[in-house]
Amino acid sequence: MKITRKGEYAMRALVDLALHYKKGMRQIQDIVREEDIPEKFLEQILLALKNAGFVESKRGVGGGYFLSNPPDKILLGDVIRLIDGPLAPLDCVSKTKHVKCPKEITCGIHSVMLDVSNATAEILDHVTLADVCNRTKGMAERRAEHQMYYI
Amino acid sequence: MKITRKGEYAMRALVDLALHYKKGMRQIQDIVREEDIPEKFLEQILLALKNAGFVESKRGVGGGYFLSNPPDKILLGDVIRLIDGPLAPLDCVSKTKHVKCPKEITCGIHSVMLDVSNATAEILDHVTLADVCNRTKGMAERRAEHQMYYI
DNA sequence: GAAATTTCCGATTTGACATATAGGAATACT
DNA sequence: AGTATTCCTATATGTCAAATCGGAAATTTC
Repeated sequence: MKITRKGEYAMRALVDLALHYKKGMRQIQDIVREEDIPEKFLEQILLALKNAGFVESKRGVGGGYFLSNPPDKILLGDVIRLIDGPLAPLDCVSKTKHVKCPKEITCGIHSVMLDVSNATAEILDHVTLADVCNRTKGMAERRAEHQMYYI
Repeated sequence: MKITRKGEYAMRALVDLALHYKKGMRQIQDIVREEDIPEKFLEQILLALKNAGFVESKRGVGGGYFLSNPPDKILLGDVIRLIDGPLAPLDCVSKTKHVKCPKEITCGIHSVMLDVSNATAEILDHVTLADVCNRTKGMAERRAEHQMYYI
C-alpha cells in the first residue's frame, strides 16, 4: 500500500471536519485555508467521501460539509481503502482486488506479504479519526511542555 | 509502501538463487524460465542487486549469478528498500528519504503512519530468504497432504 | 586468437496513473 | 433575481513503472 497525495488530503480533510464536529458546516474554502490543499482537487475528494457515506453536504449559502458519523466511528483503514485502494503491498495478496499471482500455491513471498497486510490492517482498522485528533493534541501538548522547560 | 513488479521480480529471483545456493552458477535464462520474468528487465534488476552486494556474478560461458551470502543472512526488508524504496507508506515518515511534511509537529496522521511503518519493518527485517524458502516448502507440503486425503 | 557465450550498461519507448485544472450545472439561501 | 456553494465531467500534465533495444566488455572454449 502506498498512500498518495489524494489519500493524505482525504485524511487531513476528515481530521479537519472531526475537529469541527457538531460545530456547524465547514466549507471547502475553510479546509483549503487550514490544510493547504488544492481547492479543485479537494472538491473531487470530498465528493468521493460523500458518495461513500463518510461525509454529508449542503449546497448554497451557508452550505458546506460535515461528518456523517462521530469521529470515533470512522476508521482510517476504511478511508484509505476508499481513496487509495487495498492495504496490501502486493495486489495478489489483497482480498478485495482479485488478481491471480503466478504460482500462488507455493509462494512464500505471498505468505510474508499477507502478514504485512494483516499487520497494517490491524493498525489502520483500529485507529479512528478521534484517535488521530487526540494524537495530534497530545503531540502539541508535549511540545508545549518542552518549550516551557526552556523558558 | 507499494511493492512494484520490479520488487517482486527481485525477490523471486533471489529466492530462486537461494534454492540453488552452493549448487553452482545460475544464469539469467534459467531464472527467466523458472520464474517467468521478462529477460531484459531481470537483467537490470540483477545488476542492481549485484551493485548493492546481494549477488555476485561471472561473465562468459558457464557464467551466471549466485548469492553473496547464505540465504539466512539476507533480509527481505533490505531487498525491498533497495528496489522499491522506503517501507513507509508516506514519504514524510521515512527515515531515509527526508521530505518535509506540512505541520509535521502536530500531525497525528504522521504518528499513525509511523506505527504502520514500524510494524512493516518489524516483519520484513526479520524474514530472510531462507524463511521464504521454508514457507514455500511448508505450503507445498500441506497442499500435498490435502491431496492425499482426497485420493 | 577467433568464436561463442554471458554479463554489463546506458538510452529509449510505452502506457498507466497521480495530480491536478477548467468550466459549467444544480441547488439553496437572502 | 442574485449570490454562494456544492456537484459533476472532461481535459491537461507530469511522473514513473515496466519493458525493450543495441551494443560493449569479459570469459571460456575450440
